[in-house]
Amino acid sequence: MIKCDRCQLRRMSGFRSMSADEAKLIGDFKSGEMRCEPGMNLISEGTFSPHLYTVLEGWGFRYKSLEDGRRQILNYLVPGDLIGLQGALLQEMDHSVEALTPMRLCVFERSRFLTIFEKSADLAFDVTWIASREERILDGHMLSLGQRTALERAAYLIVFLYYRGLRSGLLVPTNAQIPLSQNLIADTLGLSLVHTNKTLKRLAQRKLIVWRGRACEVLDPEGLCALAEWEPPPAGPRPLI
Amino acid sequence: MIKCDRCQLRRMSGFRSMSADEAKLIGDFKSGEMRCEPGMNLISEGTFSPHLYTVLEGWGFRYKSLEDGRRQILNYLVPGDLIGLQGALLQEMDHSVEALTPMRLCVFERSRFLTIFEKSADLAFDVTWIASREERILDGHMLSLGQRTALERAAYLIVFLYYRGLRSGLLVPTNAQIPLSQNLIADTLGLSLVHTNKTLKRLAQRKLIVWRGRACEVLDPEGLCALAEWEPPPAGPRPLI
DNA sequence: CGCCTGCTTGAACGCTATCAAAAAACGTGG
DNA sequence: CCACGTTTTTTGATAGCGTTCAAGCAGGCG
Repeated sequence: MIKCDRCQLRRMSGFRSMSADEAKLIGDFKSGEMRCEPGMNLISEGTFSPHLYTVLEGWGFRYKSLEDGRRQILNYLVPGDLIGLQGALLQEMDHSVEALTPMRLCVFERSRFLTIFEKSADLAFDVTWIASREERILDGHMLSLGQRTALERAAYLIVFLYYRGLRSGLLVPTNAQIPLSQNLIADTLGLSLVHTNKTLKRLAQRKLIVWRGRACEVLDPEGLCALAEWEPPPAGPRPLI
Repeated sequence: MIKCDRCQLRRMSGFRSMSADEAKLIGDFKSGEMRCEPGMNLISEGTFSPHLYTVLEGWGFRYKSLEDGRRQILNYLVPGDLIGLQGALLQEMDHSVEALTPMRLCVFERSRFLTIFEKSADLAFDVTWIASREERILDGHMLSLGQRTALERAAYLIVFLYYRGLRSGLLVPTNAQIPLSQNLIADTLGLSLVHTNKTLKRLAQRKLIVWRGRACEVLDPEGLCALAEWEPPPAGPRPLI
């Protein structure tokens, strides 16, 4: 497991190196750390959050809801992700964020956000890079929601999370268990719970995955990729703010 | 119609004001202008584009495809939008961009992109603001694709574009015709062409819209909003890069 | 032990896709 | 202005994927 220290995280997960000045800047920007237990809401749609967060440890997810309760999970959060960037920078959030496993977060003051931009072009660029990558991911999810069949969609989601977990240090190839309930998968894929269950079973019959109560184990990443017509993005260095 | 001059555009569409220094910086960054006719591909998935663009005039759209031809339209482009930010900043594009109407674009050198960040924190912030707003929009689209019914989805898309057009100066309330084919709508909503046609007809029967060959006229924006359980975002000033 | 949450299963219904074809609109050249 | 090919929109019929309804089962926890 990752030791939840910024430097360690940086080394283990392929983050880009950072100068002493930059590290100090971030230190000033940082206002603390916090933990968050599964099921806990970090951010609620419609509220204003004076904080930004960086995920240091654990899984989380972002979602939006309609008034009658229908819920769409937008994306999952892993170490290195910024929370609070997605909704317009200085307005109220238009999505909610919840922890999937115990999380550890680095807390920033949103009001001091502009300082980062004034003091370090590189860090500002990193922030934009992260936002840009999130967009790329959302593009992929939209393609899935709009065009793929239920089976393809499920395969896509699971390999996507598999590689996301590997790259962020949350999973290791020898023991790749993604912490999920089928209810969450249903709300991510835009399918009913019943049909999600039957779809996952079909993936299991093909020996692509195994379901283990509240977790999904990946058996054949390549097979899932082929089924979904998808490839994981190249694993380059990435910034950590 | 908008005169396609940056200052004019700025005044007409509620863009934030910009200092002389910033204007000069953008002038240096800019490498030219171009026009683009309907159906023309500005960017193709999988290629590397040495340019970034700002839309000055006209409608466009971004899309991704699966290998067997299924296509998902991700978002529409209007004046003020940046093109090329979405795919990771310095990698090959993972989506395509096409013009919907004749477009006029401002062309930037991607290689000089970092300069903006070094020279002006405010402009860097603007870029991030734009990326962040795009994410918010994509979140809304995902909610739609995953959770709304066909009728709600169509209503959402149309009011969404209606307000987008108004805010960017492409439409005026007295004559709000959104330039679209039903084929594009189908690929945006993740529905078949046939069913899209029948769904639009239902919206027309409810007197919410009227279809006029290759364009959709909005009759009742509030009615569409109510059907989609959606509200347009507040119309604040926005940056133009 | 009993309750609660999460997973599983079967059957019936219905929304949306697919197939097939025609009508309408559009652009172009004569 | 008309004829023609092409694209776009429209319509009806049939099939199927995914939803909904309704239970039942399994496992964790107080």
